Amino acid sequence: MEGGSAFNKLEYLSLVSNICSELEANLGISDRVLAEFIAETGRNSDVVDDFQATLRQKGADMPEYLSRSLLKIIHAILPPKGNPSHSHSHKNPAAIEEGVERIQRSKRQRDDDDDDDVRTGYRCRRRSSDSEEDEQERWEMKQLIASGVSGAAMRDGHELQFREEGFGEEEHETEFDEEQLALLQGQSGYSIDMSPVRIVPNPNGSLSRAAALRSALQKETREITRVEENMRLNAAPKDLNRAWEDPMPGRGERHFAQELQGATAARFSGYDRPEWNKSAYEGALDLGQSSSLSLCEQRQSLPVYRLKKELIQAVKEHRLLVVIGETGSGKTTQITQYLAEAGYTTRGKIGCTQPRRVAATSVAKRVAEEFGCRLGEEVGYSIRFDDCTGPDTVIKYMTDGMLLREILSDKNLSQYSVIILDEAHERTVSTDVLFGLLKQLVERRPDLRLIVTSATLDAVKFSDYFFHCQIFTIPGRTYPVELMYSKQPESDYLDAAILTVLQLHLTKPEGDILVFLTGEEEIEFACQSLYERMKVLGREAPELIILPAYGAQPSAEQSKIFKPAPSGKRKVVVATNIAEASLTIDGIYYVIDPGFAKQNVFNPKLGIDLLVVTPISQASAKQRAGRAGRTGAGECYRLYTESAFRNEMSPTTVPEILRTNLVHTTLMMKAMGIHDLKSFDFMDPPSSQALESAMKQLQSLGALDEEGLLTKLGRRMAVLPLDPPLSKMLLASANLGCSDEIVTIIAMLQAGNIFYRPRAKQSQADQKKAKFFQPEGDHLTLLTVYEAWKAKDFSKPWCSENFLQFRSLSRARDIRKQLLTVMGKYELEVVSAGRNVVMVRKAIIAGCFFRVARKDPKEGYRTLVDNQQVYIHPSSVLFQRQPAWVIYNELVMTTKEYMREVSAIEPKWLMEQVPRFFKAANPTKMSNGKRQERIEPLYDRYHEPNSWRLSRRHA
DNA sequence: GAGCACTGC
Repeated sequence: MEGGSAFNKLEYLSLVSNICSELEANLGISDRVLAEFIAETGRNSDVVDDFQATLRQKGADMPEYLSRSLLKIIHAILPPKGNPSHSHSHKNPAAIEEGVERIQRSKRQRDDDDDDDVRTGYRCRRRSSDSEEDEQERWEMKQLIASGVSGAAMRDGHELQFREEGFGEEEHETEFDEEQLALLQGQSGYSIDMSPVRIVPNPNGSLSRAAALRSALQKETREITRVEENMRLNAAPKDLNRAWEDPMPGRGERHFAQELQGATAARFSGYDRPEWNKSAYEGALDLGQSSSLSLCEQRQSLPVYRLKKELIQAVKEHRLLVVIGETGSGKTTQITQYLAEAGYTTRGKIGCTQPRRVAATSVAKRVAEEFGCRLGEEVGYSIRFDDCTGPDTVIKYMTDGMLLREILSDKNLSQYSVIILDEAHERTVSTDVLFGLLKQLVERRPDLRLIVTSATLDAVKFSDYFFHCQIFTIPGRTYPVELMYSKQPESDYLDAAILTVLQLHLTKPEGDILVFLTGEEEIEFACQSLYERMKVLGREAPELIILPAYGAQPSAEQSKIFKPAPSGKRKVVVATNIAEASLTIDGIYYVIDPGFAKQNVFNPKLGIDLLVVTPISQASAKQRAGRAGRTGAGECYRLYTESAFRNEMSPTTVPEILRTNLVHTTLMMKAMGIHDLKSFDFMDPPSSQALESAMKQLQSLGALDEEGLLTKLGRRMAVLPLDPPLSKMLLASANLGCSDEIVTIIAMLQAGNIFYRPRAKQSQADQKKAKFFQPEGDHLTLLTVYEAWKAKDFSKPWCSENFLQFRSLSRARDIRKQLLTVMGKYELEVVSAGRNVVMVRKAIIAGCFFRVARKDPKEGYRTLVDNQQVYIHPSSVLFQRQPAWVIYNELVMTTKEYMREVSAIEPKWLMEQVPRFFKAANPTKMSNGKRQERIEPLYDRYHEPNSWRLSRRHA
């Protein structure tokens, strides 16, 4: 597989799966195939080569581990060498027939045994007679598969005590003695110290045989390649580098252990590892510095310090600068302060953007401390829901979205003398828009300085875009991270990740572990599985604290994890992204990266978002690995092969602006006075189709006029921090007299994931949810939930009692508050419709009218605008009810195209609320039945390409 | 009867 094989990963996985199925077949499905195969290859040392040759004819190569497993299975089925009946030659028909018979005979035997013995356990012992031996081997074979462990322990002559697991419903245990363990270790690819381990039953209860076999194969094959390079070797391209002294020890000084076992602190003796129970938890994000130094000493120890003069000089000479600042270089905290010292705050503020809220706040806190002021004085931050700046603020950290908002009210950003776009390589939509706007602004305002920080990989691209400006490189000061790759692709990355956690936990003396998974379900499964397995290990094993970083409300014993743990206990954090992980702890030495992540992909043609599990990019893999080297030398286990990393993963993530729905962005840009978006200077311009689709939607909402110019309504919509359909909904609700209800509903829709539905308590959760059900649909149900929560004084325990996510509800409360503030500012009335829920639904229509579907007499629903087949999501209140006409908040593609957040409507409300978009169909051309619901959208307005350009006659 | 994330304003 490794190096030069002709297949890609998928083909390989399907081959493995095929072989597994074929092998499973030998236990009952296709006896002939197996007998033929065995007869053909024989039980000799060439067996593997023969099979290899067969595979090669099909253009495939058999990995070594597979041949080992295969050999074991064959050995288990065939009698020992020297039995006269099997001293056959190749392709001997008699041998084939006999093979078939032998297999079938043993199968009958096995079936008989299944009846009485399976649930009671076995004592396996070598016996003397041939037939018994045959039977014996059959059992060994079965145990091999059933136990999900290497078959090595079931060698000739060893007495094993088994309680069978996998087939029965009860929980079983398998015990090995020391000698067997030694064998196990010798045979498997692992060199785990398994002494406290009693092989753990699978938490799933029963496994299918094929699954058990696959798992057995995997367990044998989780071999890992150690790569002799660390993160820092991917440094800046030579021609861009300034000379710097490498703060890291040279390659030769590092030690690479030959085996997994025995990694000790001594191995990293070259580095200052902070005390476990001190700085590791003090948690200043991004700052992994030893707390034994004074603030001043710490600042001086940062790599950027040595380049202070040069940096100030460069900013003085160049209005635009791209800075390559590696992790740990101190750029985020120091550059602002250096520029303040150099006098850049006398004529304005220094603004520094971050893609995430946590980063903005935590960095500001740190800088205020270094600067010697209170947060909100000279140093402050500004993020949504939380503006911590004052009249004295000269260094301001903020989210990039916040700066974009500021441009909306002051397009010259006249308050600022310097703007730093930090972490620009993350390429959020906001950053990308800021790129274009600030590039223009620097030309308009010669006194403004713009610094864009970038990862090494993007530096040249960034420089080219910003008028070929200079690139300034600051080296990083991270600790080395050793990269470990799987030798073979993993067919089950989740299982592999869990195994790796246990392996590290049992073999490594210290260090927290961070695991990246793709979503709540996987996280929940992994945490549960780890918990079960640790329970089986019992008291002998060191304590492991399991931290789900997302979603699931932790159990009582889990909840202590959110506080600093006493020293000596290891924590494992299971998260979907880096930000979550950072929130929890920052003393991680080991990162496990299966890699995959869920990405939202928007399809402008269909107007739907797709959630796709995709492999991450090399850049984000690097970033993930970097988490292991924040406070000391670390290790990163990548559960994919090195060649997969190099050949199958793209170097960088596709910028968000090319992947998302641009309606909101378009409206904001229009509100900033950018009329022609197609000629806007984007670094990576979105497709014209994506822009047109956004513009058409804005027109149908009435935010843009026929010329594509911003309307009065559009200007008001742009002011609201919402997606345009929701802005429209809110504005309409003020006129319809139900803005009090709508503002809550919008806040709830925006907050997301209100209901909590753990795997184990699904029916209980559903029952609680049913209490809130409103017959009109999900929108009003959400309103009811919020009102109930409010009536309970926003209680947290009440949330968990009712299977509601406190975090989401609190977020809804924040959003609601902010919307009310904006509404107050623009004199929008907040009025309640009382019990008039019809008005509420009319307001929803005013914003979401293009998300209407009608019942298809055959199956599901059809959308009104493009007759697409859609279904009500099973989580919806209306899932059982299936009303004739519905309006939905979003369409998600999973196994089907589902409408989420659905409410029932009357078709006549469509014409009433949005006459420009809907008209009554000509009744003379219709059947009687259809006359009842004679509505159709004005296709030409919404769907005709360029209709917004051509439809001047409407004006 | 299907389960599917996250960030930002």
